[in-house]
Amino acid sequence: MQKGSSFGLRKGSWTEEEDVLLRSCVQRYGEGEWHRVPQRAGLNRCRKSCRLRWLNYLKPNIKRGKFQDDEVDMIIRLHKLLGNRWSLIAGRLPGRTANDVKNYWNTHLRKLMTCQGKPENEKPQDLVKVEVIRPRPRTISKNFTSLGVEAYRELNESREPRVHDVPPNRSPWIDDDFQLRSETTEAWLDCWSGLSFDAESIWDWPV
DNA sequence: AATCGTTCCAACCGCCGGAGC
DNA sequence: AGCTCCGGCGGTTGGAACGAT
Repeated sequence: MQKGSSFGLRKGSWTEEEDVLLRSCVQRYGEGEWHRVPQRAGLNRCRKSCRLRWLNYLKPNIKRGKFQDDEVDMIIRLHKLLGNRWSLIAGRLPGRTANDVKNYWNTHLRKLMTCQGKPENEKPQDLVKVEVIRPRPRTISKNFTSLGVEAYRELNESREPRVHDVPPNRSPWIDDDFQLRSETTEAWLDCWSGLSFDAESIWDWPV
């Protein structure tokens, strides 16, 4: 996939030598400060290219190969819940990157999901605009790294999350599935207890 | 063996939000 | 308030690999 370069920056597939340079740079300086990485590593690549290569390919513990059945099941469930929030979905699949999940969905699952039980003349599901509830991160200090549901509850002692906090008609999942489960706080928490929270996934429900 | 169509996936692009000034 | 920089994200592209004819 060799492409042309703009402003002298290399594009296209990474070579073994570039991978070595990038890997040793990250090992030495750590992740982050991507704008400095090309200079530090001696790479003629843009910061974004370096970051992407590291996150999607070079980072340790990245799992390659076919998705297992339980992983596929998790993707389907989380996509129903979160929509195309690939980074959040990938966060629940150890070793998988957002790019992996997105590619897998686009090549394997999208057709599957859009064809299931749909009449010929009906608009494919993925073309229907669905409003997905998106996380609205709180302002969290940099020292704040992770939270469990209990911690989240503690932070909000004066205001436990309630099913009623979910605005009506926000998403088909909320309407068709979630609100049918139960009207209790316990059910709300049960639903989320399977998903351990991190700072990124804490949000305020719009009221 | 050659050609064509399809699938896979690495990488690019444009956009957005937060932080800092 | 407005601007710039940066990190991060989702959508899309296009070349390689593979299978069918």
